[in-house]
Amino acid sequence: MTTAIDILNSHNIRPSVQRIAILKYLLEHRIHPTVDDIYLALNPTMPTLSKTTVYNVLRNLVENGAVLALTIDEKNVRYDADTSSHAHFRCQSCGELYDIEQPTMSDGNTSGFKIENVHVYYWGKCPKCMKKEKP
Amino acid sequence: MTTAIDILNSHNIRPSVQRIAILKYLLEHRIHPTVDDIYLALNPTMPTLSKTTVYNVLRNLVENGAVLALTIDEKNVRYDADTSSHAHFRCQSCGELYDIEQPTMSDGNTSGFKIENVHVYYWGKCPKCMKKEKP
DNA sequence: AATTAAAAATGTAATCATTACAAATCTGAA
DNA sequence: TTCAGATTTGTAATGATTACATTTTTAATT
Repeated sequence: MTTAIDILNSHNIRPSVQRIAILKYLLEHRIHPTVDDIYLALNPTMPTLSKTTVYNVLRNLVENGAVLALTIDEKNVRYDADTSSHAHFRCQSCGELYDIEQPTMSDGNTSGFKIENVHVYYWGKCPKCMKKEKP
Repeated sequence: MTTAIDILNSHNIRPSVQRIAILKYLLEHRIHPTVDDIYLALNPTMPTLSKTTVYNVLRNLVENGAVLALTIDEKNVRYDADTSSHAHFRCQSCGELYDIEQPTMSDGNTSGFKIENVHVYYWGKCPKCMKKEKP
């Protein structure tokens, strides 16, 4: 099991108290939280935490590839500590954001573009909302 | 050749002067412009155009499926009148946004999710920037 | 052509996420 | 312990987007 500190070290990020806390939160809450979610969750136990720090830390984590920034929600950027290959699904009824299996893509003609990263975003209706609609 | 008016009609959007102008601009400038790009481009010939109208019209077009809203650029939403199946590529060096062939995806296990829409975003280095770097 | 009600456009003010920046604090090496 | 560099913090600024009230346009009807 990989700890937050391990991840920070392996990405050459100095493990400060704040960085550990934020990454730990992301690792333990796979809900693709927003900056505000993270700040509000940590603030009670870290009263001196600044929202600016949350922004700074997340930018650092994303730039160093330790965390993904998701733009599937037009309002807020969402963050994901799961950097393994997977796609995301957003329900157009309830707004919920789900992890979903990455489709096997036979990269078509990438014609000279050097691809380093892919995000696949799906929209539609989630199982819960489909049930609600039926009866 | 499909005109802006045809597209508006086929999506049940009343073709007002502003809607036609904005959609026409999108059809003729496949540069994935931002709201500001569109406003600044049209303002000289439509001095009474309001930026709020650009926002209103684009929301309407997107909601009715006449135009795509791209969130590949974290700063601004970008708009695309090409609603056919294609992916997008953003160069991490120059920031340019390109159309790129949609990969053929054998949708993996979508396990109960009803998928209505997909966006595929690529990041990497575009051909131009790769050339610049070599010498 | 005049009337009118609904739809659309407009301009201003408000909201809200994000960033800039300068000051305060912390850290780790010497 | 000292000190420079890194990090955090709080406040102010920025900038995209939305809310909203007013004005204008549209299209149908008299």
